[in-house]
Amino acid sequence: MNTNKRVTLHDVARRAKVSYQTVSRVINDSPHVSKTTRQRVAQAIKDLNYQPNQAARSLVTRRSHLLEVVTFGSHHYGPSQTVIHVEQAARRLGYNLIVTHIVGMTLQAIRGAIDTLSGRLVDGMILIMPVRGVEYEELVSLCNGIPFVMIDSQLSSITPSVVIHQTYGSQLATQHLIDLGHRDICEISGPLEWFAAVERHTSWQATLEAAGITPGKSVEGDWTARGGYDAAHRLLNEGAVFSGLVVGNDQMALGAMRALREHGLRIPDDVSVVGFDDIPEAECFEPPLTTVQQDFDAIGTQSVEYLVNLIRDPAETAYQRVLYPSLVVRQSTAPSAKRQV
Amino acid sequence: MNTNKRVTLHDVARRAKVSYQTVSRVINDSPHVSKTTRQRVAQAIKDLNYQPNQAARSLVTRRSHLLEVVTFGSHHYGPSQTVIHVEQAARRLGYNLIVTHIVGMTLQAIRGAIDTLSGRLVDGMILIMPVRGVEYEELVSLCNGIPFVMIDSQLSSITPSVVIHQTYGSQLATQHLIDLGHRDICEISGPLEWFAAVERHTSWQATLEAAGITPGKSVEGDWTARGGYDAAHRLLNEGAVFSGLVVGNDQMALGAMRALREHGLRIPDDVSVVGFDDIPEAECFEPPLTTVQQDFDAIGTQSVEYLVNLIRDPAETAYQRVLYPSLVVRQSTAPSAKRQV
DNA sequence: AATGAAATTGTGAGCGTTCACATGATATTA
DNA sequence: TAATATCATGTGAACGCTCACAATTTCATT
Repeated sequence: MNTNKRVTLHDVARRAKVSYQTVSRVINDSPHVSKTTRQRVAQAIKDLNYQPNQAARSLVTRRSHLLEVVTFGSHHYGPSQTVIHVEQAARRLGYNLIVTHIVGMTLQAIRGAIDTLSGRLVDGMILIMPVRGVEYEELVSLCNGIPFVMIDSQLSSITPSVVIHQTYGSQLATQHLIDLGHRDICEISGPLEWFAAVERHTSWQATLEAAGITPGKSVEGDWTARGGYDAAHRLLNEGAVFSGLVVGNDQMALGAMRALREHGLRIPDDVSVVGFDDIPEAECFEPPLTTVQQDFDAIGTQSVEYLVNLIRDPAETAYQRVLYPSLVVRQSTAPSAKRQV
Repeated sequence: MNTNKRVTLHDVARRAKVSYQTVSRVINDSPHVSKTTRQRVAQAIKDLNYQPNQAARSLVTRRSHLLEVVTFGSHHYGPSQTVIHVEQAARRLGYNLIVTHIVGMTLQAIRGAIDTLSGRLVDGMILIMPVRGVEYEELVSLCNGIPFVMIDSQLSSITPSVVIHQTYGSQLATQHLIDLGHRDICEISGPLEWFAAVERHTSWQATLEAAGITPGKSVEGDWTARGGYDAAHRLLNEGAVFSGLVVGNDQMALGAMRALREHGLRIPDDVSVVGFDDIPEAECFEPPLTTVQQDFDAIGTQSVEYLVNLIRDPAETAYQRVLYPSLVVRQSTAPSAKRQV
């Protein structure tokens, strides 16, 4: 059965006693095939376990039904979750997904990731570009006409992209603390080369100022628990006094809470903490973490749908899909003690 | 520059004033090209920004330089980390990677994942099959001659695979608790359809018995923090008394520790806890978690290297590469209080 | 200078499909 | 029943490349 030679269109045709073209019609669901021959051919395909040769196919159609996702920061929760959902959405729409992880956000790294595949005739690309480093125009010229959609790029730039409204998310988090009566609110931000980190930071500041509150100190973390731990220590060692803390993501919040406890601060009694992402573990933190939830499933799914539209109609005008996060309140935040005084 | 028509071998040939075959030789690093013509052709390739058409290439060579990884349980730390390293190793060796996530471990799901791609002429596959459900023989027939390597499959089966010696890992964890003087040791295992969960469970039991200790209760979790939380509650509600707890992974350990605290138990004073995986957050748990570290980078890298060998020489005899985990001791484990009495 | 071997370059065919068109079969209408 | 429209099926060419082999050039050797 497992002969060396691959089964081709012609083998199927011979067995079904039709021309190869008719077989081609059957596998492409052409309407111009009678019911009986269609059945006969289907049977032959099944008998021979025939699989159309995609290489031959895409050689003539110039379509590969292959998408590529280039992702930076794949060790982080957001990007890795997004990739999973991108793949699943792609497969639902009949595409397979090539994944490329880049480590440095340099033009060279991206060029490498894209160039290799342009020869593969990928039909489209999804670029998870959460940090600054490469301009949109550079990407356009790199992609060489292949449609692409960006994820996690800068908010409110007119590029084909799907993003989360980080400004809104950070506002939710900060306003939540304000509403609880907190007035001394510090921040541990993500690395400021990340768009999301800057947007959250800026919005934290703006929300406080809009409420007439002077922003507390802000220190920069690296998204990891250890980084959050170190950042919180830095904050406290610098003598910062605060009852509210907005942390750039849940992992850093975990580390920060540990550092706070080491300084004898109780959560939420002494300090209320808010994170970002709502990773599955957040509900089991000590205490369970109030956090800003992001829908990575929606990002992945919508970016693929957008991309597929772009493939079908490349002339479609570029726009940015904006998704809104939501606040999940748990036990790491509580009314300010001062308020009750 | 971005003309509609793609640049072909012939375009380059015309520009370099050589035959198309010579261009082919240059891009395939054939030695039979003089230095001067090679340069001339290289220049033309650069000028025209030529990219060889992979579809045409693989149509004739029957090689795609494409690998596929089929992964189950991609939302979990181990599989997702592994995939990242598989991709990076593959790219280093000149292959691109198609990723397919399957949700149910059924023959049908795997058949779907494999069949779609066999038409793509993938050169090889890596199957992350951490749970029972599909037999090796079935995979062999599904793969239809395409070489494949399994990851996380059953220990000591003679199949081409790369696995972690879970039995050894669990022994490390359990023996560590025994060495600390603990005699009442319970377990929260992973879902028992996972090979790793069964192996760790069996080895936990065996290690205790070898030390002349009657194993405590064992309850089954679902790898999530919430699952560990629930499992620990179940354990305690059933009246289990223990000073040592082996937990199937770090996330469940997080939840379990939370549940233990809710029952007034301090860690490590009252109960010592050991996890598995050493996720980056483990060092910032409350307290920092003692855990069994697994080298997912090595798994990914070695499985790709193995696969590439198999592609070059399909006759190579199948064997199982076994990697050994190591114990990382942190503050969630301490000498048994009883011992000192 | 003639010969041959080695290096370099060129030519024809085919990989397995789809596309555009040509042909054949069947149903519809006058 | 003959003519036409409609549907079903078949044929030749092309997609862009590599393979096997043929032709040409180069250069050392007799």
